[in-house]
Amino acid sequence: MLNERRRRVLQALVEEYIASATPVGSKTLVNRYELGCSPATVRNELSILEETGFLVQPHVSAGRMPTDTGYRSFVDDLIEKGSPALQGSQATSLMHKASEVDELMRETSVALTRLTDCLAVVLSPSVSLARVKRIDLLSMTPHRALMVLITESGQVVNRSIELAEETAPERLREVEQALNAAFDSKRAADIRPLRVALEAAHERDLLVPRVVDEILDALAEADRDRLYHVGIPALLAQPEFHDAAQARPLIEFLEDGISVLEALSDALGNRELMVRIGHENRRAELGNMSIVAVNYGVGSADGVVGVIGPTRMDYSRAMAAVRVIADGLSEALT
Amino acid sequence: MLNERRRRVLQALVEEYIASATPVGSKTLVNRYELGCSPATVRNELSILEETGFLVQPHVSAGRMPTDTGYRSFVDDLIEKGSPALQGSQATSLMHKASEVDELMRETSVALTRLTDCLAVVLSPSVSLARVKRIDLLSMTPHRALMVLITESGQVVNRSIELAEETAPERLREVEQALNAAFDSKRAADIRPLRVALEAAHERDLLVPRVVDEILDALAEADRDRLYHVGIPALLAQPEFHDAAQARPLIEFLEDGISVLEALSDALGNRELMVRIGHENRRAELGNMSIVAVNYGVGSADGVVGVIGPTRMDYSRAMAAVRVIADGLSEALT
DNA sequence: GCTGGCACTCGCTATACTTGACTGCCAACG
DNA sequence: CGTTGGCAGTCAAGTATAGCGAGTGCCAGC
Repeated sequence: MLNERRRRVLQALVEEYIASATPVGSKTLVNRYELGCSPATVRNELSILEETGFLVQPHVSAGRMPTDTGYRSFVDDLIEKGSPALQGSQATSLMHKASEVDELMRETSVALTRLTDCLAVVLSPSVSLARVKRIDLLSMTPHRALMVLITESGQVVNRSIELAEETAPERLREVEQALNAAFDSKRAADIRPLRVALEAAHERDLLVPRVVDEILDALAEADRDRLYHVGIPALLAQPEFHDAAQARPLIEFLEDGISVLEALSDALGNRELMVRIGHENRRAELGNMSIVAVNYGVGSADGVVGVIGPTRMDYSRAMAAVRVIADGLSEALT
Repeated sequence: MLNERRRRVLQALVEEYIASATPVGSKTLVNRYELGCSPATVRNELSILEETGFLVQPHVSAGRMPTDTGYRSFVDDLIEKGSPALQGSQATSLMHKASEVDELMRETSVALTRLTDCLAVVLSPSVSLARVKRIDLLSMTPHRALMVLITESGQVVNRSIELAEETAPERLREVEQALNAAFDSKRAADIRPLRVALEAAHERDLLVPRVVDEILDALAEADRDRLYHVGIPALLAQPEFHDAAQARPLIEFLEDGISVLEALSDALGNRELMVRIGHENRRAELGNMSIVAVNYGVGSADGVVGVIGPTRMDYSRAMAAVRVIADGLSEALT
């Protein structure tokens, strides 16, 4: 279907369009790329590429721009031949040592948006999938305790619990022991099924189910808040968003949080780089956006890091940057 | 300086401009507001208001729009006569019971942006200014412990600490006791000065200063992350930001975080509503923006909640909304 | 001091025209 | 048969011009 030259022409056109953001014509291509043929020939190729759905013309007398399929073919070629690795130094120098995981992610994201001029997103590891290391109940006042749950991968979840009746620290200690005995080394997500058994064992104790409920709720909340993003200004700087009306639905989508989480979670547990171009994303808001993302971390403590930008993003750069950053994150987490 | 009618004209013009976002002429004012005089008279008043710096004309044959001073006078009048209170129900119905303080703030902010069509910002109470209730060191692995600091106002700060040598839980307990003895009921900000005394008392112990350092660092970080904001799409919907180039510097400013913190912190500890109009804000990025903010909470556990929008914001609504939300927050925190 | 009226200003919109960057097609060439 | 140069055709974007209308400032009269 795509002979060598045609593929070369497509590649050149995509590169040029990525750089210029304006429809590209045959003359430009011949001038700037070594295609070894005349504009007329290129025109023939272009018209075939258009018929086969890789390119579109905004109007008859304009150059052409890639369709989603056009980008897709371009990206597949990139993946196949292995994109050039980013200078490690370039990226890692942007990632200082951060004292805390949160901070690391933040710095990482900033580095990513700088490198790619796209929006950087990080999905931190799910707490529910990690195994419980220990649970503590710290007394704050007679009527209030702080539950601290630590996972084996070192994540921390805490929750302040209001107690129905005055409760002594010793009493809390008892509950603490019961919880630890029941949940130790279990996946946090398995707490729910284990709950019934635990309640049966402590049937007289109203405090136990209360705390378990709070733990479940805290875990759910922690899992909802896993998303961090930075770089909206970088997006606004892109010509496709010069009109704020274009950007608004997207940013609403971002602030929603939960939807982006969905869009990213497909990359979870997948070692390969995920590239979603335009309408390959299920959400209509992302119709003219692409996502490049990859899993980081290992085992149950894994998350996703990636960038979101216009379909006309620099895929080569984005893929390289995302990979480097993911490697950096994985390393820092072990 | 401003006689009754002139003030009335200014007020009408500001209201009209807030609603329409286009320069307002004498005819419109006479038609829509009960000014009790003819357009010609209004024109005279307008030209005086312009000379005295309350209004500007974008060009000769256009209507007028308020200057920062114009808005200022308008707002001062609002404050003086007491703006109409917002229906409590309207606002509080937007604030469901949230199980955790974080979540409460988030929900609150969403409510605020809905109510005002502005960006909502919340500065949560400073941890450093709160008094230490207890400090716990929870052993995670032989080489790692989790420090959990709880303040009397119920805030929680935690930090995972890498330990130079293998450390038994009993050893951690000792340090824990030393820390609690030294810092109990002290303001977190006073830990730094107390540090010297503590180190003297435990001079052989290298772990103590290490943990104190981490506590200080964790507190500093917690204080940096106090800012939460939501509602960028609402801003982008405002006509002054139809061009994304207008919005970009502002959003960069927002993502910076630290600057907004600065801008808001002037409202800290002040019972009165703070209204900063246009260039009254020190930062150039806020030259065409206004901030309406007020303190919430009590004593050492206080923060700031407010909105940021174009100078052409609906001050009356914004002030009412911010007040209601702040009251709601204060109540929820006690 | 207020008002109606009139002349004037000037941004906005619509229209018409020009320009230039493309393409598609075709005939000729190797 | 693939490639090429050339030519006619298309259409967005830029430029110039004219007319409209919203709004002002000023002035004379009440």
